Amino acid sequence: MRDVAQRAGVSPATVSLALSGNPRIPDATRTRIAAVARELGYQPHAGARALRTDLTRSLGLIVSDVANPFFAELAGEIERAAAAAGYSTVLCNSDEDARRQDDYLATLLAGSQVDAVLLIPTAAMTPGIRSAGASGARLVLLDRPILVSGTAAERHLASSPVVRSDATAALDDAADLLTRLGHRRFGIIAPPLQTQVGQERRDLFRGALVARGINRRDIAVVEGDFRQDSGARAIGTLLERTRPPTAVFAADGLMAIGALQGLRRAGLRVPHDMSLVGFDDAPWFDLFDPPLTVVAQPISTLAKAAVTAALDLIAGKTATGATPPCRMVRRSSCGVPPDSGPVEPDGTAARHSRRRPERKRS
Amino acid sequence: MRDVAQRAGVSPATVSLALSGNPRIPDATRTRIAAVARELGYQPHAGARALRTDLTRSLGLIVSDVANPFFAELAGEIERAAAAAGYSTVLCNSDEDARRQDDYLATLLAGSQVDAVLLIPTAAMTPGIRSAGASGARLVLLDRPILVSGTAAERHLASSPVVRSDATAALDDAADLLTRLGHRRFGIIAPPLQTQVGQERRDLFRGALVARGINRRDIAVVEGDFRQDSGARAIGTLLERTRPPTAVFAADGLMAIGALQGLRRAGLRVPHDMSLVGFDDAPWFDLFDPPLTVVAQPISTLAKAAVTAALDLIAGKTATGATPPCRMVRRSSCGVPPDSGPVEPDGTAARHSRRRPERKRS
DNA sequence: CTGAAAGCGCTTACAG
DNA sequence: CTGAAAGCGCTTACAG
Repeated sequence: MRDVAQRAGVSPATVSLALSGNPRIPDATRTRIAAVARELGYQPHAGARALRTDLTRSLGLIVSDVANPFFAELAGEIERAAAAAGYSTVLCNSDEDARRQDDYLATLLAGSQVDAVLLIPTAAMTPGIRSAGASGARLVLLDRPILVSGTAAERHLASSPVVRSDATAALDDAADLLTRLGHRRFGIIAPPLQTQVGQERRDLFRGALVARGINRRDIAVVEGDFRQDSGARAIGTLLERTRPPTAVFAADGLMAIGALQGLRRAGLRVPHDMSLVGFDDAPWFDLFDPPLTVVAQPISTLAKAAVTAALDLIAGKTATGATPPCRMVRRSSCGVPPDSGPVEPDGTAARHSRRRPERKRS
Repeated sequence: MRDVAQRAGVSPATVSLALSGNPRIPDATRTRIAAVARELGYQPHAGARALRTDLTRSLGLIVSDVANPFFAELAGEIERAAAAAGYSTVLCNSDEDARRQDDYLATLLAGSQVDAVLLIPTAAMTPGIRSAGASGARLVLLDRPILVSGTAAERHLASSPVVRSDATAALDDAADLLTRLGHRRFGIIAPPLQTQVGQERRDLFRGALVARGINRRDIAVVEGDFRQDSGARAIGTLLERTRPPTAVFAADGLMAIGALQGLRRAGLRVPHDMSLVGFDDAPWFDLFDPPLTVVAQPISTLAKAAVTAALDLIAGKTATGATPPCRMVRRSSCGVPPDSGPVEPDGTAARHSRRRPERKRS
């Protein structure tokens, strides 16, 4: 900047003013300075500017697992939306570890490294989230809401915008599809039940089933941990029941993939022996064997809403959250139950085998 | 920091020295200061430190597409390796757009936002890469090498470490497998041929085939653009040939997925009508229909090597690149060619249909 | 053993 | 219309 000032024959202050478009600098001066800056390849030092203005023009994003295709795509869309607004994105990966999440939260916030943090919490309330809230940090809660108590420490947190999808209608569609196909016994592979998403997806789907006359005792809930393996293990647990379900809802993308893997290992065919509904979607979910019926989240809408909320927070405006709806994408992983009669309720493919699942052990 | 100094009854300078573990501060003083710092929840301001030391303890990572599962996983592993060394990672997504890549390069480097940049180039040399090199930036080239000319502007660049996988042996295995199965006509869906990976993967695989007696004219090369769609389109092009290939190698993860999609849309079954070998791997590639045979890159090794190279560069040591080998993962997407005789060369499953592919147009 | 001072590269009241 | 000066929060020679 000093070089630019010298070459343009003005003071550094004028350079700063001119480059920031301050109207008190006449156009002639501004263009001259801009020309010199370009010629010298001047790029302002972001850190110095941040130190002075306390604004970094960057956003922190703490995801719980980048390798999860849903979060990878979400991260990509957020980065895109932020870039469009002139913000860069610092990506942190908590790896579903509450401690790593809290560490990142502290570093990002306390060091003023970013203007706001978009957080996909690993679990329910943690000390790090609580103290971030107490310190008045600009926080956007993404994908997984958090139960906030009314205590003083958590009061501020309660006003943090929450951006997440609403699965109510889509889960209702899924329940409708499966019950129409004739299913009466269900399994739910839920995210950790200590998280609000865990409880919510379970409750929403179970509620939709009960509303259609399914007996609550015929809905088995197995808790997973958002990882692929836990989906496979959950299938094992469900198959060990005296009367195993004929349809499973895996309430997370990676766990749905794991469930498919578990079913295959158990020698069950989908949908002939077991129907499966997953969560989240990716451009290659239709290549699976079988193509997976899913409840898809509106990723791009979520990303834009999250970035907008963060920018509003930074601008000091009241930031509102958003809960755009999910939608069910029907593919061929849902068919009639294996023990159903010969009548096809709605022309589904599942004509082939009717034999009982081969269970590893009974 | 001033508060801590006051409370501990020392000067800010002493706080700085104590907290950075300078040996000239006696242990007693240090522990007292540390206690006060903890009590006050003091976190140093990263930006201010960076301004003074010109070291940010963060790494920039420019990927060409986060939604690509290979890059998502790579980004996750890099973030993990960097975090282990106390570095945070700024993720930028160039979206295979050379201009966006160059913009990011300029912002990250010129503003001293990061200590080094790990770059997955979108294409061959660009103005941004050239000027980054000329300015002596600490740059690690990842996954896709770049042809560097001997000109002065590019001399420094030539010494940037390159971290990438070596597909030679794995592609040789793939060529071996396919020729043994009886294939004689091949298709290659290559990354852009202006990139070095594009040329290299094509040349390596084609070379391995030619070495096994395949006629070079029976190896059709179609250029893709790293995107899923381009894989599907390439299949269309290959099927329009007078004598279409019986085996296709899609030299990138997303393009392989697209190829599978294209084959399905064309009504061809894999491997009965067409064998397919992909590139890259993910924990769910074995759930595809059919499970995909791939050349898998050693992602975690690449990530660690890239971070090590960056840290060496920052430390002023000579940084060396790395080229760990890929390996072929055989699954069921490769079978005998549809026009082969009744003899199975090596007990592969592919027994079913022998009918000619249904071509959209001939 | 510890403190006062300079300075990293900016921005922004304040003065002229 | 433009410049001199202060200060953001640190680190690090330098002095005592």
